[in-house]
Amino acid sequence: MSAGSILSALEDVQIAPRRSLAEEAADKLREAILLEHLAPGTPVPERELSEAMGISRTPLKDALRLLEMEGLIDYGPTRRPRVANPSLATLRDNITVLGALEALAGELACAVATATELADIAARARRMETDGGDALAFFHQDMNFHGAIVAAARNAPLADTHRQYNARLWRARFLSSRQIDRRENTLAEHDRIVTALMARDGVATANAMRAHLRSTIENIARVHADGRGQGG
Amino acid sequence: MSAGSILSALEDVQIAPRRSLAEEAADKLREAILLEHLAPGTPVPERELSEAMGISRTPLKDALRLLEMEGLIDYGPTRRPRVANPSLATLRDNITVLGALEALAGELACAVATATELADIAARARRMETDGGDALAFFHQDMNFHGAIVAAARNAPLADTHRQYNARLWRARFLSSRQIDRRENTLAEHDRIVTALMARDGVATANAMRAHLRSTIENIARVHADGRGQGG
DNA sequence: CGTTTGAATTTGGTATGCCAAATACCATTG
DNA sequence: CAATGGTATTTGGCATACCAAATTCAAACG
Repeated sequence: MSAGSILSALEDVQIAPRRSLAEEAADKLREAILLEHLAPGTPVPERELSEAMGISRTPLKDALRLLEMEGLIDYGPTRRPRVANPSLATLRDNITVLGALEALAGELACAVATATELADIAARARRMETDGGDALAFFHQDMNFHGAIVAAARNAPLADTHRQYNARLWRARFLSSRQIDRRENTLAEHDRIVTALMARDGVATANAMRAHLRSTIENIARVHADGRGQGG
Repeated sequence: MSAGSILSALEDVQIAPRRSLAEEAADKLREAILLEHLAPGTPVPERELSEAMGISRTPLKDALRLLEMEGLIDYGPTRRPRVANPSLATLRDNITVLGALEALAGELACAVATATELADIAARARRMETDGGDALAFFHQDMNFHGAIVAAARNAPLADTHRQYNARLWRARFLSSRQIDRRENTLAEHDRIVTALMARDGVATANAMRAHLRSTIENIARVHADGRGQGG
């Protein structure tokens, strides 16, 4: 029995790299922030939190730095971590950039995506129409639709930056997506995007993605006017 | 003498926040990387380096994380920091995104920049024509030209992300800009950008910026073919 | 000589202690 | 009552020690 066949006899020989405590803490915190168990603007007391999590301050600081990078945590003038609490203007600025990133992704996907990938994207849009589910499920499908386009663009820095922006905007996008009267518009806009993608028309796709994100901006502004105080 | 006039009698009462050791170390490392005193691919030994810098490992780790965020340092599979050594394909991907960011900046600047800001940008382009200086001086003016457009866009997340991409691409952009035969093209492309900006034509400005960055991609590829081994 | 194994050394993640800066609280003063 | 000053407490940055994982090096084996 040679080395080759030992390997082929085993399905999966890779040991996953051990996740650091910082990474695990960041995951926990990310979830708490995105579900608003940690409300926007909340100070994050390092010692208290590290004790509650059963880890030392060092990996917690690392975790907070990771989340700072994603825009979920910010540091005040005295360097104390707080849960980010973006103003409407900041959200608008972020979504404007996100729109440009997604427009670029759409354009690149027209050039480099496989037919299978495009078909998958179209199927996602269709599934949202026929089986949207509740608000959270619909939102997840929405985010996966966008994510599939960005992945089909095959540009790693773009995907990374998009991920960062999406994390930062996740909450606001969810609140926007949750509006029942919003769903029809979303689906229509997705159709426009898919039509342009299937035609591999980069310009039309980019424009459709920008328009989609522009209406997201408008809807987030509406949600802001309805319910949440202005952030710091 | 009232409190108001104590403040007005003093020109500058703000005490600058103390810079952390991590920030200072990051600056030093950034410079060493960008000037290739630390060559691409070089392992960064934490203990040795912290000792050489006269600080402990803690702020050095923080500094390295900052530089990771900027793409100047990457962490290998064993979590050891190395100086990033981007492949041509990675550089191309990064510049593609940078092009989209700068296109957005141009478009936004057309909408929101003051006449003074636009005049300043035009003056910068002119100064590069009449007083370009040596390769490094010309390059600095070039980067300041681009930076002024991004600043005039008044979108903080865009400016942040642009800064990150610029840091990551600084070296490659410098090597490209250094090509003597490149200068004429650069100046012509800047002219096109300025013309579109002064006309506040967002679409034309965005297109001119994209075209400019596309020729940067081509030039970087040429430099790569000429001289540097392929990165990891 | 090439390969394997085991021990020594190096290195990254983490815990913890210390010091300086920031904040909170209380008493005093006008 | 509001403002000010002083003290106690909390908090962030940093240094250092420790442990486990990774790497290096030397010896043994085929």
